[in-house]
Amino acid sequence: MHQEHHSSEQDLIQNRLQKLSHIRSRGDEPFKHKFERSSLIGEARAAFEAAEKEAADPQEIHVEAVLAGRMTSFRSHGKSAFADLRDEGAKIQLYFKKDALSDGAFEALHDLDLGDFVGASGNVFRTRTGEITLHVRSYELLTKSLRPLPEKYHGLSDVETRYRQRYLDLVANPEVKEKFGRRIAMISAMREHLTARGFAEVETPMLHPIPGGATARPFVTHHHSLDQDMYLRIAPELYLKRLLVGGFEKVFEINRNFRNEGLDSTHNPEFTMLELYEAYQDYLGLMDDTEELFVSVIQQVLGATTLTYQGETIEAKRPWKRVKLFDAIREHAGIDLEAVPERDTAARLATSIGVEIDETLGYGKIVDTVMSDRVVPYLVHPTFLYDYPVELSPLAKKKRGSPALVERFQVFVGRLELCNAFSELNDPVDQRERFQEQARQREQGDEEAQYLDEDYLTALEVGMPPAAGLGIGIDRLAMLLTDSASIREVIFFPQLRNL
RNA sequence: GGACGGGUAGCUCAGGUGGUAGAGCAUCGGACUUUUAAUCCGGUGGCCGCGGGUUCGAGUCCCGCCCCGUUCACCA
Repeated sequence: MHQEHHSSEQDLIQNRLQKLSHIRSRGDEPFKHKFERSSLIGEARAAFEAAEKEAADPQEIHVEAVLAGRMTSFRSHGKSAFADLRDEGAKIQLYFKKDALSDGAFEALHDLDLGDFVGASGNVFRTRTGEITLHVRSYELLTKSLRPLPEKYHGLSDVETRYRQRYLDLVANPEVKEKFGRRIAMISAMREHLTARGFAEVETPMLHPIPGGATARPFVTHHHSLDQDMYLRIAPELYLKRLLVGGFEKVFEINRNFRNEGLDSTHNPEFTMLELYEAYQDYLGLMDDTEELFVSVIQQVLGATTLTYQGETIEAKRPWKRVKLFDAIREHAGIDLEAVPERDTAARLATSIGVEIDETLGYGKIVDTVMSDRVVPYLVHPTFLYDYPVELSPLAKKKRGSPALVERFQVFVGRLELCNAFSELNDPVDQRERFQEQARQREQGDEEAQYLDEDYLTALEVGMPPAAGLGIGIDRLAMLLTDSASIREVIFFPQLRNL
């Protein structure tokens, strides 16, 4: 036997359901199919302001509008009432006056609730307190809302509810919608930038028979009719490069990657990457293009190249600083890891400056650890680090004249790693050796070491033109451009534990 | 996984040393025909995250668990 307990939330819902049946009993439909608006609220406001400028006498202004939106506030004054109506772009006040409405319409306002979608027509005017207002002649309920919205003044601040019920967050907190609007503008600016430069946007598989293109643990799933395990992709890289083999010269993809790793303020298990590949280009040329892309997007989204991130001012004007990785380590950590390419000596050197080095770390990962601990914390203003040790980058081409290095760079802004790029390895013999080295690391227990992809090697044997490739973490860039401390603030529905 | 902070009405939050659970907003009733965090009067609304324990008595003390956040570690 379940005990019946009355929560007040249920009472609030019951109350709205009663209004709903009351509306139906008058023959009205509380969930309409369609509503013809004359304009958006923002457009109506603009039209009114324009008319105001032209008219000598406010009495001459006649701006009619039929508007729709969600009712977010209601102030009743006896025989008149005010409400706020919000559509996607703007808000306008509604003014209901008993005399100006048809019989019974004013009384029927009683069946409306905050959160209802309403359509209203009338003429626009300005109240004596200066608020642009629609003087309503007729209105109709478009959708009944059955649950109460968060409070109007404080909004919704409970972080968990904000993430789990993002729709409430978006309704209650206007700045949240602005933040996502900025992310949307950013992605759109990137598309335009690349499309204008002759890049083709393509789509490659999300389900991979062999996970590749990055060092990360994949999610595993199973295809039933093929009776075959599949992996959610950790990167599109190997497929995009197959397209270069096939004759595409400039391609990019903006899509989701999935990595089965820990989640924190900069990692979500599924995240969005831009990857692009350009034939006949190398990493130095791509560095210029990357800088141009970033600055153009920042300029377009923010209208400036100066930005504030977590209390620090960042100057993103070109040119951006470029430092060789080993020079940056010399500068900030005070040790020369380039001079000691041998694993144990490098480990001792790193330990000598207080960086903890695990027994199992190889040379490449030692360099990576020192970089993360001792260099990245200084990288507030945009900085390119380039020329990485070959061990860390099994898909990158070796640097001309320096076989211990690869032609690779990363960009850091606000201490966030924003991208990773390199001259693409297209020598199938070298690539096979690198895969075999990864396989050895896997045998030694490195779950993230890359798999050998025989079909990819076949493609390289057919021949891939010289090329450079770039990957940008879209969510990280969105964090930077929206001054967000957590990646969850720029992902509509971030991953949370099931309740 | 460790440490710290949090979980009380639909929302935002109070609740010294244990003693019948509060406010504002929302909601319901009343007044008000240019208000805007409208105002004024009155009312409803609570498995105090979940489960044990101590106690005459637990929102409060003890133990375990769940969820969220911050941070460290792990992982890259």
